[in-house]
Amino acid sequence: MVNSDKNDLNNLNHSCAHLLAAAVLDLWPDAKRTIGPAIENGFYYDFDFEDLKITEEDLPRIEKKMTELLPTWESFEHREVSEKEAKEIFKGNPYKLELIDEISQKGEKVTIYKSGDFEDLCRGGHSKNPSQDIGAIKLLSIAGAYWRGSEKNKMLTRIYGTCFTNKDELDKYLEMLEEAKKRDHKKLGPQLELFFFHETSPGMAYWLPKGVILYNKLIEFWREEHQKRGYYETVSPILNKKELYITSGHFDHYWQDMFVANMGQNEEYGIKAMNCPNAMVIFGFKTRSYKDLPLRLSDTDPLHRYELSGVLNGLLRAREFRQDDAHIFVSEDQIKQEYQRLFEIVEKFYSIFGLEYSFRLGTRPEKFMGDVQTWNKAEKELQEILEESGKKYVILEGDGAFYGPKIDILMKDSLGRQWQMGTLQLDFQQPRNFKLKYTDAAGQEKTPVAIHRVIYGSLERFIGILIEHYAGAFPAWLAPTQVQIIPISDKNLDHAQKLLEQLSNAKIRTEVDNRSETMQNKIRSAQLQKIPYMIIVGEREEKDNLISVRKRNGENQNGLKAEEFLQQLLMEIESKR
RNA sequence: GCCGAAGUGGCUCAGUGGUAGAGCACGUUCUUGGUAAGAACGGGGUCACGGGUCCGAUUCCCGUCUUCGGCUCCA
Repeated sequence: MVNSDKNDLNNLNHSCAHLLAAAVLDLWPDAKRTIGPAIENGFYYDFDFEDLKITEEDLPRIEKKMTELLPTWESFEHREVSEKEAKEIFKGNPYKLELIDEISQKGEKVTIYKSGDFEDLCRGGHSKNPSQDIGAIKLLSIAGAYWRGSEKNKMLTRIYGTCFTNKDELDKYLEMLEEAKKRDHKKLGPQLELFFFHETSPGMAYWLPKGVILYNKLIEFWREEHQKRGYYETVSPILNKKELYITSGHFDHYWQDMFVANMGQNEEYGIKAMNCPNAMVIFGFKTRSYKDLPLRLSDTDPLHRYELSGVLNGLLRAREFRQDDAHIFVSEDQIKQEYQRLFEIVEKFYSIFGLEYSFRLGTRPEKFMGDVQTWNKAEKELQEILEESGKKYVILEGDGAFYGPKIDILMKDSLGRQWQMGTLQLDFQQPRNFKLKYTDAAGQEKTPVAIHRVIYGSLERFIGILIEHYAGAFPAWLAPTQVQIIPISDKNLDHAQKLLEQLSNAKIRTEVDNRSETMQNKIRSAQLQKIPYMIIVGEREEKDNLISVRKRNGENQNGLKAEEFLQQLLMEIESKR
């Protein structure tokens, strides 16, 4: 990555995927190869090994075989073949035959690329001379992957790897991976005593006192910003009768993913997995006027979703979470303006944390409610808004919610995996399902449009991302402990206690390390907890009634008045930097 | 859910077919020290859980649970 052009690296990895296939077929001649593209930072190849079990223990063998074959791979030669020829070459391999059929149907040319003694169906994009260009190969892992990405198909065996022009770059990459793992929120969370998971409630976090501070600070900020913008907070039931979800449409589309409490015949409750049905009920509580619109109802009620066990991933994919949710009821002509307001909030929130994000427009899925015309109109409007915003976005066909199209905010975790954070969804269906009405200026009954929106996404996922973003070293306004007071000896404990009171009275989250340990030990421990400020109190400080401050980056500020430091810190907290 | 891997004191990890060990953390005592680990002693583990094989299982086999890396699916 460091010294290579991205395109070159891509070609290198793609060549390596071919090499992997060659090695695997050499070792297991009966294996059926399927596809093997380059991906970001590496490559993979999917095989059908039939009933044969391939495990990670086999990877070194395969790697060795690849290295053996590599010297004979001095070029990539390509040729066009007819459909018939291609089918002859790949006879007995239903996967390749399927691909060949598809290529021919599209009227494209079937091309074969050959290096060494190995040829493969391929579009091209290889390094010129693999034997010279590939300097280091590493097979990383083995995984199952469905043929063509559909769970209806057979699961194939996927082998992941990466390659570089030399061993140094490979080592650098592997080191970077190790470093990234240290930022992993699943590791830092328990280490910093923010949260943990227990096997009796998989996918549901226990929040520890320090984590709760973080959690509450984020909600507090969210609450302030939304109160300013005309949002009204609500709280609604966690348990709702099945009938509510039948009305909303979730029973047909989501019930199988919900936790259910069955209290006997006719009393089946769903534990809520989303807030929208309750928001609809709240809108319907009384007669609404066009003057009430946009009506912005927010909430952070806990949600539960019975996610597949294999998809759980710490806070990033949990079964219990809270969204910084809001449902905005608007008239059709208010949609655009309201979205503009939402974009402004998104920008405000994400810039505070210095987070990089991108947008994705999700359009009508296979399972959807309502009529196609309404969908098309809504999709067009969202796209217009995106265009006008000037932000980068991608369109993912069929990714909308069943009730309407949506704009998602995407971010990456420490290992570069993309996650959906905030989402701004348009909904023409649920207000209709709940028969919601407002009276317009002419006295006519109209159905409002609902906008479902979250900015953080879920507090859980957002905190997971934040932990990795800051590597646990939170800015002062979020840090669970903002100041650690370190008395040099027990003689300084009283003075430390006075400082603690002074800071605590100013609402600074402060603690005194009163253990009978050396100052060095206390500093180390505060560093490991990533506390932003340490105050060292010794004889000198007591005598002059001054303090010595050590920042977690190692910088020192000595001979400060406590009051001076306090003002400085309060300003820093206020600025949220 | 599917494919692959892992589960040993709070944490990081050794180890063994004959009922377990280190460092850190924790407790007690000593030490009262100037910017990332002071010292001694001590407590703590049904080796994830349930079966099976064996005279004997933490170790071998099977199942379950949880977690991790992917796939599919979603904030």
